[in-house]
Amino acid sequence: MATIEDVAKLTGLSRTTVSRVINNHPYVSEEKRKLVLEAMEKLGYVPNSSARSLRNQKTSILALFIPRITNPFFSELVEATEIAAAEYGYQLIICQTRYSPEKELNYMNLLKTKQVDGVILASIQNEWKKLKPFLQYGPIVLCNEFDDRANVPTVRLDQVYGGYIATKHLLEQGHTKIAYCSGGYRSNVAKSREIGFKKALAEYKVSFHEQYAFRDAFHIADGKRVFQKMMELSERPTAVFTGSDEVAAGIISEAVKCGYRIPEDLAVVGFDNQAITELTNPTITTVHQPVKQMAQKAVDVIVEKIQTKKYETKEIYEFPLQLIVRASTLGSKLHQREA
Amino acid sequence: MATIEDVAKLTGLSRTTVSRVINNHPYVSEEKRKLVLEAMEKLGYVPNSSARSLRNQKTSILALFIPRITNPFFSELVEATEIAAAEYGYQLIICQTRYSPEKELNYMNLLKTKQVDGVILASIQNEWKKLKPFLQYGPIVLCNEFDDRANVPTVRLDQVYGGYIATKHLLEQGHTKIAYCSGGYRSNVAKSREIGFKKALAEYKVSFHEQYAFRDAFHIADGKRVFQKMMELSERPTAVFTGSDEVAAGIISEAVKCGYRIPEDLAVVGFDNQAITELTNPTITTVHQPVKQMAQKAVDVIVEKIQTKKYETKEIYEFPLQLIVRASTLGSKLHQREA
DNA sequence: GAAACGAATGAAATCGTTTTCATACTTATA
DNA sequence: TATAAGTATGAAAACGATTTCATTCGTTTC
Repeated sequence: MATIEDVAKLTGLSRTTVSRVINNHPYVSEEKRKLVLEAMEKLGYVPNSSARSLRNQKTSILALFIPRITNPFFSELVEATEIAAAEYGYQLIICQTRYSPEKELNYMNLLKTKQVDGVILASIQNEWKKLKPFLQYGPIVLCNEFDDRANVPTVRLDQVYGGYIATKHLLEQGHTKIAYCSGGYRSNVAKSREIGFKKALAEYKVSFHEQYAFRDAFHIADGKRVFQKMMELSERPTAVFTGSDEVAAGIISEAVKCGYRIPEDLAVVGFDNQAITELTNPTITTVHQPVKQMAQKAVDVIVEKIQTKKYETKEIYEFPLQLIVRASTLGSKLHQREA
Repeated sequence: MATIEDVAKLTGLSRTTVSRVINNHPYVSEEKRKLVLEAMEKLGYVPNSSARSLRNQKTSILALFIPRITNPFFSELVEATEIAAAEYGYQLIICQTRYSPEKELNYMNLLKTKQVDGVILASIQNEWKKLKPFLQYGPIVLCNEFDDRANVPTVRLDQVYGGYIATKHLLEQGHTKIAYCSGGYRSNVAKSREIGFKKALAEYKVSFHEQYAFRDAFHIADGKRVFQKMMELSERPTAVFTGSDEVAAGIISEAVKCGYRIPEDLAVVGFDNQAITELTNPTITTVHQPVKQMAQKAVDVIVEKIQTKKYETKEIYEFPLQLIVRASTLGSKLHQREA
């Protein structure tokens, strides 16, 4: 493990000059520069990251908080974030909170101990007042998830609109008994979608019954469970809005198994536009989220905050969502009746 | 940002004593210990990671190399690795090589610059001789992917057996015209599966034609493409072995679109036992890989290597694979004829 | 009662960088 | 020609922890 001192000795120069060469600082003669570069090459010298971090008060590492990476939406977010971070020379540490407030707070210490230069929260498990104190140690940027009380940059998608267009699409197909599925009571993403969902219903003068709401659906298995619950209802819904394609796929899978025809007996709309939406039979109508753009923007913003050291600024960057119509909602019984 | 010096001053003690308290070292009186803990609390003091890393020559960070995280197999591997690492107090940096040897070598510098304590390679893009020199800087553990020339601990699955059981299953169904699909020429995982594939064919005295081989199939789209290619053949295969459930799903999706019945017209076997295998119609026969166990073992091993500092030891830990039979191979035309 | 030992503490060195400040030399400017 | 301005370099101080070594004090032990 050669150090800068070794390079200095080999060249007969000082550490200062070697450091200048490493960091491309001015005021080094071409002659000495070459000498240093040769010595570095010869010794296989590479600057030690920890020493640099300590001296520069900067680790070039970002932390990305997600509930779990096996959710394809978050996989895609991680992929895009890692690529964007790498462009700026940042490494990415993955923090899976697994929906646990304790785990989230624990990971937050990465900021406090200066192991990372900043935190991107793509999910939030604690009240903002619990997270806010960490702002004194470094920037926090919200990405995907958000909180109105949070006085930090937020990069998000227009989830109200997302819930609205998906639901409106079902209403346009003639449905009035529409169930609502989402993941998590805490999530403002889910809450916003529900606002959009209800807004669409209101516009069509369709009332909503709380028995049609399932707010604890995350996985495929939850989708299957939800379908069974819906079947137990005296008045079964003819369409269902879901907060993820996984849940939608679970519902469809279970429905088909029970002899239901999709969309004739039950129209299903998913969310995320995951690969799976084109592989199921029928294919799944869904809402596309511009994950790459969102991730890129979040990294752009946090890098800027790290540089300017202004962490408490409420800036909101919002990207639009897009409805992708596929087979799971088209040509439903109700629609055909009307035609 | 309080430092250890601040705590020392507030308590009237030395940095040494404070450090002893932080690290639970002996020879600190209960009285002083309390004093220090109170001061730490009062100042909101937390040890600085960079300073610790520098002094201890240890970052408590591991790097995990994968081609891309959106492949569900790797998502699962990342999830399990992150959890296992966290148990040991390690953070996980994600390195997506995107199948690029240059990117891989570049990420390897994390080891050289001491930004991480060890590297887990779940995919390999360079020849081993290019990677080997990095061993002088820290441990490398192979996990999933492997290389016979590599003199480092390897945690892997019995891929030859995996290829064998999947193919044997197809042969037992009466198939003789079996196509072979895999991802990557470089990968020894793929090569091993092919060995198992051919071993099964040989046992059943079935010959293999190179025109049935498609060795560049990674994604869903590749599966669709492969199906089209197969259709162009004068003698079409009646079954196909694939290296991933994504590819299998792609083939099935395209086949169904073209009016093919699965498995009657084409039996398909996937690999990985991803969630998708139970969502497609028909469900997909596949090979289950014990990813969690593998990840846990890889972390166990690398943590041990970091401690013992013995990096060049050829140890092989192998876990078994398991065939999961579902609808995409059962009751094929050939099988029914025989019955 | 002296020697030996263990417990409690601190001063200073160390980890490997970067940066500040000082110094020396060269060249341009008045 | 004296002065200012720029160029090139190095010594030493930081960054914030841990550890080595020395010192002091109290308690055994013979």
